[in-house]
Amino acid sequence: MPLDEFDRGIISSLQEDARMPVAAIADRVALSPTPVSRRIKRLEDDGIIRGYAPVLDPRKLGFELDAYVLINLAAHSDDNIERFESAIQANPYVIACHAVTGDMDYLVHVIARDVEHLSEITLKSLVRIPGVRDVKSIIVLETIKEKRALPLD
Amino acid sequence: MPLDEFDRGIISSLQEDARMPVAAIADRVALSPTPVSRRIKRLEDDGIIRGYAPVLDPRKLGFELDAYVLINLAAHSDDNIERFESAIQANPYVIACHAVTGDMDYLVHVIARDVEHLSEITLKSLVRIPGVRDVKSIIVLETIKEKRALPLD
DNA sequence: TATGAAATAATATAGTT
DNA sequence: AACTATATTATTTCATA
Repeated sequence: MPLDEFDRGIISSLQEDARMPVAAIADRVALSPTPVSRRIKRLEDDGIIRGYAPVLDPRKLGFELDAYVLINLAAHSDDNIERFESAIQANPYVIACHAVTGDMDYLVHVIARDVEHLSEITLKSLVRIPGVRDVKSIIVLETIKEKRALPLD
Repeated sequence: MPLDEFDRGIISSLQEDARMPVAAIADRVALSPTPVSRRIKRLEDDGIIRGYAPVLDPRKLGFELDAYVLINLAAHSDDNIERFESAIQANPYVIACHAVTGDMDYLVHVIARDVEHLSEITLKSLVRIPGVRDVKSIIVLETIKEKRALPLD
């Protein structure tokens, strides 16, 4: 069940390019294509690899702004939590949301076309979710790093 | 240059599954495989699709913890900024980092194996970067949403 | 300039040892 | 796990709108 050197090499290759041909991965990890193909299938079946996604350029799709919105609920009733979380799920501009420690309850990652759009998402969608008390926006000025690859050590 | 309905359908299909066969995408968008294949290549060449990545399960790879670390620099000298940013680039447990508005200068997304590991990353790596003044950790208790798909409207 | 149909090439998977 | 054979998938060619 734990990953061996081959599995790590395979995952690492896929993190570089998830469309890398099995034969190329096989060369890198010094194995033939067959076991590489089978190992990839096993990693998928085990849920270690959940799927594959394109890495898109948000700017080229019209999303110039990026913000992290910290949100506090007025009361942590089941009702408030459920309403909040389903509003979050339904909002296409929320690309990630976590319940967090600290002063605030949630950290919400939002993408927006421009400042007005961000303002609209925050003021018209997020603050209007019933039960939301306080909202603080942290606007991204510059992205220093965004490799979402996981270390395999 | 702007995307048409076909391009959006193609990107949307790839966001569901970046390994979806061209023929299947062709069916969905009511086109033959040939133009779908060419459009994907064009989207890649234009940098709209930057690449492809596996979606991994961090827990199954031993990363149980997730934190956002807010960092302040003592002074915003070029030296401090450069040292900080290269330390961030070199740290494999930093999966994202943004320069942000507000009280703090940077928002750093960190993954860790456990609490000790997070503590080690924060106290031994991040706070020790020369020029770092203040560090506040926001620990992720629960991930409510993590679809990183972009809207295409 | 972009498409569709057919042919070819590339790639992945399954069977066998 | 490798080798070989087969199946799937992607791409190129070419004719056409």
